[in-house]
Amino acid sequence: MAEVLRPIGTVARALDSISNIEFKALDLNRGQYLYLVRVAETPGIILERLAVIVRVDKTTAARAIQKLEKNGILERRPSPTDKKQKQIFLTSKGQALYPIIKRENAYSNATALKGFTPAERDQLADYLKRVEANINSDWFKVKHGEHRNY
Amino acid sequence: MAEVLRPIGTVARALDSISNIEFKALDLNRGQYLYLVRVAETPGIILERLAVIVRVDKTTAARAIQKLEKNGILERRPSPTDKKQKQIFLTSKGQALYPIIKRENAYSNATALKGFTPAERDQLADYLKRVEANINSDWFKVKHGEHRNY
DNA sequence: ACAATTTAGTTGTAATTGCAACAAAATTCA
DNA sequence: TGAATTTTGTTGCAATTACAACTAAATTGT
Repeated sequence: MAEVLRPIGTVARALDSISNIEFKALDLNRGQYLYLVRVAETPGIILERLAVIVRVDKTTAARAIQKLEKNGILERRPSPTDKKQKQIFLTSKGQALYPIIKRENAYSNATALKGFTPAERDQLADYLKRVEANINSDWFKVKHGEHRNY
Repeated sequence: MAEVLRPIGTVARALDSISNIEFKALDLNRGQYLYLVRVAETPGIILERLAVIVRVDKTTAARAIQKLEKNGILERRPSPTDKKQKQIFLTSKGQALYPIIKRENAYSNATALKGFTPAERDQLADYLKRVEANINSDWFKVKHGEHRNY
């Protein structure tokens, strides 16, 4: 069977590595851009949801958010409806960073897709969406201590 | 333009997370399985090459290899032709782990590709190979301090 | 030949990452 | 209602990760 795990991993590490190096110019540490763009696109999101969509441990997301808050890039406000929850928003400083990150990501995306026809790009995006959906339930299971049988 | 960066990142983190949790049963720490399989497939590989193919910083690979050596999973021998180089090999303990990791990876791969026809699987694998090639030179550049213009 | 550069590996330091274990609020259900 | 469970968030660890800065060996260039 065709092998996709490995190239997905290597491409992801390469792209993440590039972004992390480039965003040091914005005073962003490793991984922080991931959370910043998600908060920009989903203002008011809560930590646990953020961790799930980024697919990272919630304690990892928690500390990244704490750090970004301390650096004035985002802020948290208590949810008006649920006293457990803290809603996350970008500050104006965070808002200013967002388009820069998007531009870099768009450039990397274009580089990754060089030589692809528009139809091929759409098809790859579609395939990846399906892979993501396929792997989701296993990720949840394993993260919650369930055992996979194979 | 179709967006592929993000799903590649989330899928990679999900799969890596699953593997790391499952391989704790083998007394492997985070990331170690990545190096183990590459050494199994390329016995005698040297550190710098290993770091490149896994797409990780060489100091990261160095410490991972040190740890795996200390745990008796692999060993290093001086290269007969180049006194700088140390060739890396699996011990019998490492050899025993390899098929277990491969089985898990094959299962995750099959899960990721559920619902794909054989032709679609091959096509996705082909697309990923092309993406990997596309992003390679940028990764080298940025890792070596060069600047991308965008 | 030999100086300059590249290759290969290491250590120092500072940061992220994530499993456990916990606390508090909300929800479920008997 | 009210006990049990789930949701949401936090710290305590112990580990990886990677940029700098370095050494030593090999290669390149003149």
